[in-house]
This record gives sequence, structure tokens and C-alpha cells, in this order.
Amino acid sequence: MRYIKTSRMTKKTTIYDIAKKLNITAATVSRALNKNPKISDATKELVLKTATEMNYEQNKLAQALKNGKSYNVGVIVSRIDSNFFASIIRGIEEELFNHGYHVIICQTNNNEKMEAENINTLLNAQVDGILMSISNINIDKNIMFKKLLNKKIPLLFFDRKKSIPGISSITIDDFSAGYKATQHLIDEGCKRISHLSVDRNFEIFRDRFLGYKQALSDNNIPFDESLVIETKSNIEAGKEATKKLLKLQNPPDAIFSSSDFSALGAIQELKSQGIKIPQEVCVVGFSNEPFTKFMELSISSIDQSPVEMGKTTARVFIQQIKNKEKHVEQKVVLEPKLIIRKSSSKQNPSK
Amino acid sequence: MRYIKTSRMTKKTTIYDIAKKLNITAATVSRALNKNPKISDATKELVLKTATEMNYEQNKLAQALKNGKSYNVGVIVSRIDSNFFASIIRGIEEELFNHGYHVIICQTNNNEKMEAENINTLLNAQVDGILMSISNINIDKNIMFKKLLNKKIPLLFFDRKKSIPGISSITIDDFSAGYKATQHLIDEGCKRISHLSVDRNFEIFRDRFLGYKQALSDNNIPFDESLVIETKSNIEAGKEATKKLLKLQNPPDAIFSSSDFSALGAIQELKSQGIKIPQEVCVVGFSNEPFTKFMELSISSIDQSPVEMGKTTARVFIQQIKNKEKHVEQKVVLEPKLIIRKSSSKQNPSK
DNA sequence: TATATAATTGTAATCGATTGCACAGTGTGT
DNA sequence: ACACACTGTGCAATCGATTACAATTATATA
Repeated sequence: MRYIKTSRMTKKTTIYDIAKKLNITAATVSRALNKNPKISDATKELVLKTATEMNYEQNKLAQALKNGKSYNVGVIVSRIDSNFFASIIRGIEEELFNHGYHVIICQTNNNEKMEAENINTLLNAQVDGILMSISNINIDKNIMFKKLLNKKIPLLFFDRKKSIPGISSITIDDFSAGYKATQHLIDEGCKRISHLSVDRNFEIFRDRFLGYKQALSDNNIPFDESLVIETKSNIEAGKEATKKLLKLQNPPDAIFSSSDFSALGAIQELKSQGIKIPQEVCVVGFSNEPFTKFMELSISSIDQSPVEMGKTTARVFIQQIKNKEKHVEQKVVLEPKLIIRKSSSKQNPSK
Repeated sequence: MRYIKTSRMTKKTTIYDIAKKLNITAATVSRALNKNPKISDATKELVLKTATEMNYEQNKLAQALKNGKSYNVGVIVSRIDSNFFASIIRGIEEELFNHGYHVIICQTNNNEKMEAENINTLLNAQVDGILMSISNINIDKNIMFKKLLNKKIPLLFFDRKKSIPGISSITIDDFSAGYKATQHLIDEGCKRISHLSVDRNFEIFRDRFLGYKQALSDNNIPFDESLVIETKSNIEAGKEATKKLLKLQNPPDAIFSSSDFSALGAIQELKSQGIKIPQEVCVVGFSNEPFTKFMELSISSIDQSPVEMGKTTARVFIQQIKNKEKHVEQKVVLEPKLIIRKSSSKQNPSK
């Protein structure tokens, strides 16, 4: 039998093809390609040369099946078209690429069913690990999730944590972030600082709130329940919340929002009511979304270094893969950065 | 032999396990699970029941190896943390998920070597298709790319096209976009319309420019070479270009930029020189980045419906997969939408 | 020269699922 | 009663690579 090789040849060359050509075994070829020390340098060289000649490419699927390693990692986020998540994924991808891993993206749209389904299909696809930002506070009661815990593949939480024993997480110190933002507002001379929160069943939002509260307390400012509004993370919600705040008999002179979007809504509402920012009311957002910097009235915000968070997540994953059996629980907490911009710079309005 | 099943059991159940338990062959199990009509309903039911009982999950890797279908699709973009690409990927992922495909993300950072490397590793990973936004105008001369063309897997270009025979693309009509933007500016009463372009070796930027030119011509406005500046897509570049324009003895009364970022730079520069927007100079950007809407002086822009573009790309891919042998070349061209905002609304400044 | 030892390579099973072909059992037609 | 068709399963090869173990050859040692 004779193979005619043309550029239109679609069949991939396998180690068997190489073996046949060199009159050796596929086993030897495999070993040579893997630089197994038991193979003589002569054959190694020969095999390598022939492999490139024949345009050999390793079939990762076959390899994965045999080794139980797919070199694919699943990443689950609520949505990828959010600058924060996209940046995290960027970090993850860049770091993992260097280790030969590929990133499979899944979106939940904050839907618990989707979350479970994604976990399931990722497991079927035999990913070597799952990195996720949970969108479900009751995830530990989820069946798919339990299944996941029984697997020996690493599971990591980034961004959103939830204290589940044995699970590593990479997050920022939300308490510290809330504290820093609030302290900054106090330093600017604000006395009645309100807080736009988001669902505090999530630890991140609860922690931001607690940091806010602690800063008030440390500065002997009484905590006023009426200044805290739990809202959604979007412009409209920010407007609504701000309307409420402005109706108080004693309205706030500062707003610390757990979301840049509601912060923007707040600013729009304040402006529409003719209230000067930052002179009358200072505003600080959260996440350092690109637009906060671009605005003419740039918005102070908390930077979460998402790319770095992604890279760190990837690194922890790699570590866990390496110490196979010992999945030591790691809780990495990154320090958030307060970015001070015009919306909260009374003292130096040129900023 | 006796298997004790515990929740800590890590080994996955295979069709062989099911077969053993039911005293039938793995072949039968496989057929039953695949609803092969040659299997009696009785055994089908039995197998299915036992499968769920035993927590069976299909190993996609094994399946992929056998069928030559991994149900993974590679997506290559320059960077994922750009709203435009992230939105496209969102669309792709959502659409493909419904067909059982997973999306593997790769970033090139506009680096030609990375582009080639990504193609290579994706092929090794046996993806069923590659969807990409090319970052390399000479891609058709690239070795990896040639290799890719010889495979039978579908290759699709989105966003950026390059006329390569046999390759389908999903793009927007950049000519029309350039035309619309320019016509709009003319309708607003602008007479000297400048254009901030980007590297016109790329078809998208060339087409936008050509659309611009055509609109001028159709309105009997002379084309003035000095009003066209080729620049980069960032704020600083936009400022620099605008400085140059303002130094002309006869400066423009409108700027149509091929990028929202340089449009923003232009606006910043105009403002810093005390020039009123839109009264003295109108500005239109490109891409409808989120910030264009959020600015107080909101920026008119061209919306490329990236999510829709992603979905369309995914749909074309699915089509091509289905008509296996006939990869009919498809050139899908989506119509861009002009979003008119304050930066170019002389007539109705309330907008 | 005979033999222990090290260096290479081959054999064959394995990962988990799919599928062409063979075969047994039942049913139908003449 | 016999040939033929049809159903439902089993057998075994296959996808491509890896690897424990066996076998062979080459080298070193006595």
C-alpha cells in the first residue's frame, strides 16, 4: 500500500505512521517524542526529525483520554461582557496558556440552573479544574456541586467567596475596601456617609458594608441605618436609591456605592437635582470600571486588579495540580486599591 | 468482586460498569444510551434507569476520540477584555451552548506569533472549528494558517475580514457605517468633516474611510486629504491627532473617528481648547463602547451589535458543521446602526 | 569465554465509547 | 417443512497515545 501525500491530505499523521516508516514500534515513537531517557539519542533524533517531516501533531484527545488530563480548564462567570470578568479571564488565560492549558468559558447569567448545568457539562468534558465566580449563595446545597466536590479535580472560587471547607478562593479584601473608601470620605470631611449596598447575602457585599461600618465606628461617627440602601448594580437603581436618600430630612454628604453603575446613577440624580459633586456630595464607586476614568467628572472607585486576580487564580490552580493529592486549602486575599478621582476630591479638585 | 459505592468514590462509572451489572455488552449499553432503534425498548429503558442509578456520565473525551468531534470550538481574539470582543464571545458562547459546544478562548494581543501558536494548539486540541478575528494582515502567508486551511474543520472570520477564497466571514458593513456617520454629520450642517482613521491596511478601516469619502462626494463636498489622519485607537492618539487638525488654517467642524477611544481623546482636546461640542465641532465615534453612553456629553457612535455578530458567527459555524462536505463560502454582512447622541446633535441638543 | 548488568526496544493492555459484521432466535410465506 | 426476513445482541476492531512488563542486545566484569 502506498500513501500519496498531498497538501490536501486531511488525515493526521499518528505515531503509528512514524513507526511504520522507521520500522519501529509506536511505543518507541511515543517514548522518543516524550524524551524518555530510556530511548537512545540516535532514535530520539531520528524520530523527532521524521515527526516534523511528516507534519506530526500530537492528538491531545487521545493523550487526554489515556492520562485522564485534558489540559482544559473550565471558567464559570455570570457574564463575560463585563469588564471585571473579562479582565479576570484575560489574566487566567494568559497565565494558563504558559502552562499548556486552555480555557473553556461558561456563562450563567446569574441563573442557578445554568450554573449547575455548566458544572455538569464541564465535568463531562473532563476538564482538569473549574474556576468559578459563584452566582448562587446556596451553591453548596446543589447536587451538581456536590458531585463536583467528590471529584478529585481542583475547584477554585474567585471574586465571590463562600466559606466552604476545603475550597480555595482568590478574592479581594472587601472589608478593607469598604473601610478604605469610607475612611477616604471621612478624610475629605464628610460627616453623613451613606452606603449603596447590594444583596448582602453575598459575602462580598456584606464585607464591604461591614468595612464601611467599622470605619464609621473607628471615627466615632454614629451608624445610621437609614443611610444604607440595598439596591441593584445598575444606573437606574442608583438613581432611585439616591432619590430616597435626598428625601431624608437629613440627607447624606457622601455616597459610597458597592457598584460603579449605581454610583453613576447616583451622580446623574445628584446633578439633575442641582447638587454639586464633590462640593456638596462626594461619591465613591466600586470596581474601577473603565468609564469611571473616562467621565469628565471622573468617579473615584475601588480597583480590584482583576487581571492580577485572574493570574493568581491560575497560579493557585497550577499549584494544586502539582501537589496532586494534597489539595491544601488556600485563601488568597488581594488588597484592593482606592483610586481617588474628581467625584470625591474636595480638597484637591484639580484631580 | 464487590463495589462499595460511597460518596467519596472518584472513579467515574463507564458503560462497561453498566454492562457488567446488567449482564450485557458495552456495545448494547452504548447503543441503548444513543437511542439506537435496533435496541429493544425494554433494554433501553433498563439501561437508562441503571445509568442514572449509577450516576453515569458520558466521557466526552472518549467519544471525541472515536468520533473525531470534540465539541469544542476555538475562538481567537486579540484581547478579551475589550467590550467589543467580550460581547461577541458572549454571543458565540450563548448560541453554541445550545448546540452542545464549548468555547475555548485564545488571545493574541495582536501578536502574529501568538496568533500562529494559538491556531496550532487549538488544532492539537482537536477543536471542531476556529472562529477568529484576524490580527495579522498577512495571515494568508502564515504556515500555521495554511495548515489550518488544509483541515476539514470550518474556519470563520468575524469582525475583521480578509478576502481569502473559501473562507466565510461575519462582519458589519464598514463602508455603510462610514457613510452613515458622515451623512449624519453633513445633515447636522457640518461642512469640513475630518476623519480619524486607523491602519488602512485592514479592510475594516479602509472601508470606513471609503464610506466617509463616498458620502462627501455624494453631497458635493470636496475631499480634503489634510482632514484625514491615520492614528491609533486610544485616547492619547486622539488628542494628538486633534491638535494637528486644530492647527490647520482651516480647521474642521466635525470629526468622524474610527474608534471611540480616539473620539474621546478628540473631545478632551477640543474641550481643553475651549471649543464647544457639538456647536462648533461635532464628534462621532465607532464601536459604541459602554462609556460613550455614560458620559455627560454622550458620544455618538456606530453600534456593531457585537452580541448579534457573535450569535451569527456561531450559527454559520453550526450550518457548516451540518453540511459536512459542502463548506459553502458565506459572507454575512450585518448592518451597523448609527447611535446619535449629544456629541453630534446640534439640532436637538436635548438628546 | 562465560555471565552479570545495563541499555534499548517490543508486546500488549489500557483509557471509554462507537460501530460494522456476525449470529441466534422468532416470525412469515409457500 | 424449508427458505428467508427481521430483531436484538454480542464480538472485536478502532480512535491515538501511554506504560508496565517482557525480551533482546550490547557492554562490562570476572
